[in-house]
Amino acid sequence: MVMTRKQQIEADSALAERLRIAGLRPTRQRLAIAALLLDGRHRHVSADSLSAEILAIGADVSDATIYNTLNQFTDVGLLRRVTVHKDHNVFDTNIDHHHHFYDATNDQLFDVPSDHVVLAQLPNAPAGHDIASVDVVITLKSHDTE
Amino acid sequence: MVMTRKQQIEADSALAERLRIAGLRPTRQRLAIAALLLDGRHRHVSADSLSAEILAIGADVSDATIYNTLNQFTDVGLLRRVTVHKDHNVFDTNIDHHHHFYDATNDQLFDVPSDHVVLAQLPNAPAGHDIASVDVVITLKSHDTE
DNA sequence: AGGTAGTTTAAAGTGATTCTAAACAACTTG
DNA sequence: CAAGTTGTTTAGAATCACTTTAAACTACCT
Repeated sequence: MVMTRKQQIEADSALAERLRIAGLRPTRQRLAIAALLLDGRHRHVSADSLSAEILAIGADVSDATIYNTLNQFTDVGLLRRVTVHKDHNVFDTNIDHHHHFYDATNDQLFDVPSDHVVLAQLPNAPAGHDIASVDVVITLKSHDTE
Repeated sequence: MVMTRKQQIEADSALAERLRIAGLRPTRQRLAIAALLLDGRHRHVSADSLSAEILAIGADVSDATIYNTLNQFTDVGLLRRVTVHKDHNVFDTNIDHHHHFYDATNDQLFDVPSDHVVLAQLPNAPAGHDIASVDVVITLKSHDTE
């Protein structure tokens, strides 16, 4: 008997454990999202694109929960928020330190291989502050091929 | 006879000339905004904070015009847009190349002196693309002073 | 002075996100 | 495992930053 994608997700207790450790109850909705996003692949999603994927696999998760879950996963460090946009949030399943190409023409985000950016010098944090993170965004323009 | 701030702005023909050169008619509204933002000081404004300043000097500029003007000034290179926020746009009156500290605790943005960040190595742009800009945002956390 | 093209505006519209408060489901405890 | 408690989910309303619309206005040219 072949398992549907939905059944596989429900059967995945390793994922459930990961959520529990993060302090989140492994609900059907969070497991569905975790199965899509926390499989080790590196990619960028928005609430909207995630919602479409959820729909495609036949799971049923409300918009509010999509937003809540993306925020919660980010809060506990399972995802990383990338701010390239004020129009919508982008979440990165790669939480290792790395930087981004942002193709402004096509509104697409790519990872920059981590060793291809070298920050030789950083300023000291102002008094009373610590550096929490350093983000480098390299904005691209598409060649016009005329 | 003492001039009000408003009258000073109207009398400022150097500013008017700057706008004209940029291809923008020096209207009362644009002159008021230019007088506040293009005085050589380096600072960061949002539509909201600018609106409050405009109100404070007794000028009268609609919201739509605030937004339009910030976008137009950015388009002609009089301002620079800084993307640090998912909630609203921030505009920088410093258009020289430089980077930013973002104090996430207090939602404040500071310039980083340009020579304090050294990018020793950058990746090549992917095929079909050019690098338009490189932005470094150093996110800060306030010390808890306990 | 008169015309025209560029500007401004209030008000409506948009789109992503958050809030509300009511139904529900996961865990705990008896 | 029944019952309660607390954490979650949800539809729908609300919010917020911003853009659009279309009509009134104004800078500038002739």
